[in-house]
Amino acid sequence: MRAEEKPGFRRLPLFREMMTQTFDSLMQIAYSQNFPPRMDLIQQGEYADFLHILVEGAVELRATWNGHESVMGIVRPVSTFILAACVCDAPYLMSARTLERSRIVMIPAADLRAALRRDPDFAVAAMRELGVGYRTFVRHAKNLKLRNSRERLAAYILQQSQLANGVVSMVLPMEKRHLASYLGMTPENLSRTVKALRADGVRFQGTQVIITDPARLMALAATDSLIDGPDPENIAS
Amino acid sequence: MRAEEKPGFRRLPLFREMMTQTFDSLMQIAYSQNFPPRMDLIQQGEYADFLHILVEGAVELRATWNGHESVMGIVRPVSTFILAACVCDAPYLMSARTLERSRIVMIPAADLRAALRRDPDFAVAAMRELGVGYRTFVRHAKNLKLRNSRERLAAYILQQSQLANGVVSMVLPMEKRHLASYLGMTPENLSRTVKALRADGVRFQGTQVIITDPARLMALAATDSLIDGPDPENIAS
DNA sequence: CACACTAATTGATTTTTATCAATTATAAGA
DNA sequence: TCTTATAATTGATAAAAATCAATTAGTGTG
Repeated sequence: MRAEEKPGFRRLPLFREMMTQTFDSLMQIAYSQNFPPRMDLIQQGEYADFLHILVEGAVELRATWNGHESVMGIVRPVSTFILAACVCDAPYLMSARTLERSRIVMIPAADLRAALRRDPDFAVAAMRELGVGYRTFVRHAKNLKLRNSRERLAAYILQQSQLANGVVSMVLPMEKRHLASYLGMTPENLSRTVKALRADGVRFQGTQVIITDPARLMALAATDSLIDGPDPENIAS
Repeated sequence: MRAEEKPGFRRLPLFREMMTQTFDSLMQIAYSQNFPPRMDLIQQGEYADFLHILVEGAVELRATWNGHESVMGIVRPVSTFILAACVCDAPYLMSARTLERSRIVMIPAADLRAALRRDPDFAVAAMRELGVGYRTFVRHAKNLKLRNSRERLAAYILQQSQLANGVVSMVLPMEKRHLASYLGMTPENLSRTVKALRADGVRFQGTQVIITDPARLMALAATDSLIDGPDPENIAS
């Protein structure tokens, strides 16, 4: 754990309000590590030894069953992952691997649980983090069940645009086959859907996406904050 | 809040380890209420005023978008629902309504948050509850993305059988069209899938389900604890 | 019991999505 | 730069699932 990183962590929502003593003792134990791209971090079914906090880079959450595989989510800094497995002391439901070179801080699950029991403010912050994760998956399930694949792709593009302050042009943050899997479709189907969306206000040029008619695209996606987010930031505590 | 109910609550995982003082003050504030079947409790998009704890009966979580609707989950006693919205102070992502006559205890969200901040053991128990909810939705999403509708139905039947200690005969706990929606299919599709499953070891007789060939059904469903549960019970704290 | 109402089923059809096979594009390494 | 490997696209087809329409079954009520 590099000393110069500590002040940055202290400012994260998860650590901001905890007691200095708890924070210092966790920082003593935690260690941060760099991982290369495409590095497996966690296998589904294993037990949680460490809470992972992604500080830099990107991590993909994947699930497999019976020879099938699916991208379940993308984690971006700064967020924890596998917090639920740590708290429940239960096996991971998903595997995790880096997409890019990533910096990850790891806290032993036992120490995490001890700190939670010792420091109510930390516990509340961790709950909020977990609550956000819960809501992310409710949204994912709603998206899958209520929208068809064209609508999901349209909503995804608008969501990405929103995250980048409403730009009309951007590059896809991952390979198309991964995006397809995340959106619950095959690469072939994504490819065709992309072409079909030209009539609805989007053009693709390689990995570049250009929204040519935002209004039209929004009409198709019927963007809804209860599916696409974001949650309102919690100003009050 | 009826006095004779208190000891029962005290034994619930959520309340078992909290301080007596916190428990008593919450019980002072909380009130329990009976609701008739098909009663709307919560509308998606509203803000969380009360944590709901289902003590008796059954509650359905539903989501709507753009004229479409889907059953996202069934809550059975004793569990909380909408804990995440309370903790995050964010709007509900799903609506809730009773399926049967239900007894529900309600705790004002502000008091809940105060109690969490005051009592670390309570916060840890609440986190665990939230963690279970998170994992439920990860499982739901995995089920939708990795299995087709026949496999989902087969897995559902086996799961219900398991919950009832491995019986080979049971009654569906909800209407078929609700089950269809929960499993992400149309009622017509469910009806046909039911018929198709006869070749795989299940018979339906009205609302009665009979597993005629468990091995065969399990081969089809490829039951997996990382999708179908259950989580191992957390004996240790 | 008859009535009305809703749920469930069935058949015919369309739409959506997946699969398979082949080709083209893109990127990384020698 | 050429080579090789992988990703993306395209076309043809099949499978899965949704939709629409009609009928049958089931439920609760007066």
